Amino acid sequence: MTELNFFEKVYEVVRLIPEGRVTTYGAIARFIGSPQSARMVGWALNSTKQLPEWIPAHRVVNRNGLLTGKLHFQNNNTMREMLESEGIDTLNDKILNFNNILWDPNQELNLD
DNA sequence: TTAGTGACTGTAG
DNA sequence: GCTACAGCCACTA
Repeated sequence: MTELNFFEKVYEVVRLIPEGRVTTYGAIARFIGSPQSARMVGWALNSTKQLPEWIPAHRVVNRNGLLTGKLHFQNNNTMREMLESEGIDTLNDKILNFNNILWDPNQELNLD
């Protein structure tokens, strides 16, 4: 896992996100080692649409818990519906109890 | 090869 | 509290 690209690392982390939990672009970027490349994380997720493998991109939101990526899904409510189907409550495209269900790879996957 | 762009974030005023 | 700006890396034209 040292040969992985930035994109591939993003996919690896996103795939590890447990159901009913969410994480942020910044958390993923920080976990990879480029905290200021959070934009690339989002852009990498944009490419997941053309990947053969399923990536739970809907579990990745911005640091405010806002579903900023929903516009890139099939429908504007696809992301919200998938989150709600996993037990995640949203309001106006914003995740409720965001701090409670936040899954931070830096803590959950602490690789010392 | 260069320039533009993007699902973001942190800092400063 | 909100707004504005810079930084970061990979891909496309």
